[in-house]
Amino acid sequence: MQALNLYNTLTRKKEEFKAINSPYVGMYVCGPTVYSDVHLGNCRTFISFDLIYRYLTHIGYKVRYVRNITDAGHLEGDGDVGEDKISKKAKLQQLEPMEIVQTYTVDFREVMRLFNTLSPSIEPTATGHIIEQQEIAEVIIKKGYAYEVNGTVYFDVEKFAKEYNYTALTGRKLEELLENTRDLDGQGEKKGRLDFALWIKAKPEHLMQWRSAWGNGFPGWHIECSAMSTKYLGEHFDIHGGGMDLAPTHHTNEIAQNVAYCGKQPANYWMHTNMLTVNGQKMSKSLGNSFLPHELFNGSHPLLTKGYNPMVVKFFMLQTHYRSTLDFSNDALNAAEKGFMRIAEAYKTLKNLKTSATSSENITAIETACYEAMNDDFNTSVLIAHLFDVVRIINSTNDGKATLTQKDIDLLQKIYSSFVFDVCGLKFEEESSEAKNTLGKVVEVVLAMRVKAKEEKNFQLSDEIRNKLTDAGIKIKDSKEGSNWSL
RNA sequence: GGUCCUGUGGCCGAGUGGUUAGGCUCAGCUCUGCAAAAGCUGCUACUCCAGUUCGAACCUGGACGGGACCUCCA
Repeated sequence: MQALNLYNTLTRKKEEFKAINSPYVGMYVCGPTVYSDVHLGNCRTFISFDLIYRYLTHIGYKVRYVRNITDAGHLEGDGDVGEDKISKKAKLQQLEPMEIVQTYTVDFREVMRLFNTLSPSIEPTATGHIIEQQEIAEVIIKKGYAYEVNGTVYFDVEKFAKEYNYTALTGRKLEELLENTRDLDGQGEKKGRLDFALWIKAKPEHLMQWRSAWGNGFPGWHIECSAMSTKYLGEHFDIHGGGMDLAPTHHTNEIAQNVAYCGKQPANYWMHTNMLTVNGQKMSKSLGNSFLPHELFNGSHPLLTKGYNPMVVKFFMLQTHYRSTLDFSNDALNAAEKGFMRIAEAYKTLKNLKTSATSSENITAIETACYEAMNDDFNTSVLIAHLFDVVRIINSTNDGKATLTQKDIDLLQKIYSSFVFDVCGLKFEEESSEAKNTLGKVVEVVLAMRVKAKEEKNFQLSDEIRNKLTDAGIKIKDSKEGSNWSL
């Protein structure tokens, strides 16, 4: 297995990845809350971890990838105030909470399918693990790191922080957190202002509630991840991931819960993906500046001048490293679209390349460089730069300006198959349906007529044919060997 | 206000103490009846100020700008 370096939020540096029980790898990623449509920011995170999952698998690891579905709702406020978001929307629309959850879960999976991401190994739901969450809360109470007030169970952060490093993940100072926590309503029940709920007492009108030792209620925001990661990956596993915005609160609290529960920090490597921005601002549900994926695909959002194929969007995202912010704009998307099309076109050209006895290019070096890029914290920006080298070589060879042996052509094929398809999870438009075959024959007939016109130097007619085909969406490219066409 | 991150060419976006990122755009050339495509060439940057260094866009300090988190969010 080759050496893979990845950036660990816990240590704030790149480290060599060492699996606890190689070749097996356990990876947990915080999934979506299904009370509304997924937006692109969510998608970027899941596309990034899909890439990580794909690459780990590609280099030989057997990965169990767990990504939860949060279907139990989160509170809007802190502590015991606020309302379960899923119940709120349900009441608003007169729907069952699980109906909302179902709608958006299906939608989420459909969007992930369009982005050609692989399904996680396990996709557990919070509502399916209420018992496990209660058990963890019970143990934490027994160990003295949580207390119950009026049917709500709080985690005692100050007590925990005396014995363990509560802010290990972010490196923040506890005193500063205590000083800077904003004043919020409903602090009354909690002993400390940083305390957070493990279990929350439900009001009678709450639609989603479960029986517990502390009365009817529902789980707190962070405990589902502790429960489900422990259940499916054990108390100690390899990689835990999520969006960067989860690190200070959600992941910090999750670590505290796990440590309080079993004395172990759950994951060796904590990986965080950066935010997607629109006009320089974080794309977020609460800011209302998020595009829905389908608005991007069909170009219906006011900020967009046209729609983009999901593969173009994915390629656009992969051009930026996962730990950098990525800003959305039409110009950037258009540039990505052209680049992606070039990579796709070159793949077609590759299949028809002429073989030479010798190669003028070092293809093995490119393959090595691709692995080096990925081994350096999944650097897809650099990987894609190498892929454009591949494109240039293919086109040069096609133009007769470079030569390749069959072995090198096969290697180029392998680079596409490994990196473009397997690792990046990109795919090109399918070409060989029945309809297209028929269309192809028709186009060939028309092109043959155009060749005749050209032979007769009737350029007016040949241009007219080309223009009309262009209007019909068929692009004509003339070359020495004849004319090519594409949709 | 506090903590942290960040500032690269017309645009997007990597990276490194001294060596080409890459893509898109634009201009020129080759090819072509023309066009398109492709190839080649050019436009060659690193917010500002000070310091460390033989040498800094890359290290240090400061200034200014942007962002994230501190409140549910991927």
